[in-house]
Amino acid sequence: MPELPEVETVRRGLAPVMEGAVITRVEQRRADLRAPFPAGFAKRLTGRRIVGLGRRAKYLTAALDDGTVLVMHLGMSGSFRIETDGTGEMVGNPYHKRSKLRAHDHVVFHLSSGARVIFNDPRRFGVMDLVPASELPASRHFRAVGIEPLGNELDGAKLASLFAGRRAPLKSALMDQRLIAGLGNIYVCEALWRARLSPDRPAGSLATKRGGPTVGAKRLAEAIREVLEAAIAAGGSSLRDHIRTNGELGDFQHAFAVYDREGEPCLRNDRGIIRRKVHAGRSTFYCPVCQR
DNA sequence: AAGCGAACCTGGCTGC
DNA sequence: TGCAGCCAGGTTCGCT
Repeated sequence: MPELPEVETVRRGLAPVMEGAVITRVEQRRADLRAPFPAGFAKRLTGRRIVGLGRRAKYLTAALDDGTVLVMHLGMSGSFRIETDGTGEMVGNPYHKRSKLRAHDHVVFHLSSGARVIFNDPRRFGVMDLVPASELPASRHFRAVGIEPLGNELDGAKLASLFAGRRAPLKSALMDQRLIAGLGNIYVCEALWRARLSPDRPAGSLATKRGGPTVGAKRLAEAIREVLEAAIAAGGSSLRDHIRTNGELGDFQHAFAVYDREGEPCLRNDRGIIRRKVHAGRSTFYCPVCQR
């Protein structure tokens, strides 16, 4: 399910019930997701207070009061839901009423507020790991992760320097988490359309001979920022799996210009018909007329 | 080194 | 209705 906007939406949904709460009990309902849970997972979390809930790339990070960080990833199909029995101090609205666990509910965090936070992941591509905070940057999850697209680093010049000399298609370079972290298939397609750039153009073509940014590089940096911010404001995109922690859907799928619109007209010109092609095994949607 | 395809899993949809 | 085949928002491994 999740690219940066969906993960950020989930973070914002979970933060009010998780930050400051103590984990009173953890139900780990199977031995592994894609990888085994870390040894003593439930035990090491029990009794810990969650100091803060953050996001890096497509990962959620819950900092605990003993200096450990709970690292979580939603994979393709992961989601969290918050349930409450209505007692205790609850922030926000229509949380799920407490009910029976469902298929693919793999982890249940019971919190001191009375809420429980449930991780569900049918395909089990998600990640749950425990890492000492001091080792987080060098951990296998983050050591090779690139810049945050919503931070101050991303601009045309940075894009040009990241892409200089690369012959891979722009589509693939933008999908590469080692360069820019957090973009996935949907938002890469949408950002390229907004920047009027072809997904097939070599990534290195966004750098001038001297390595500076082309006009296209500047447009692309701006487009990435804009599309991510708009998607977060809409609560992310709900296609199959993404739901917010209160059970509501995101809205940004209604704002797609190209993603999953093969055969439909381009929103920017009459002659363009959205095409689909495959880059490195992933569908790319684009307008062959206005994206060059 | 960089780039690509396959693998990891389940579920939903399409077409026969 | 049933079933095979294809596709899905991510990451990682292994081969060129």
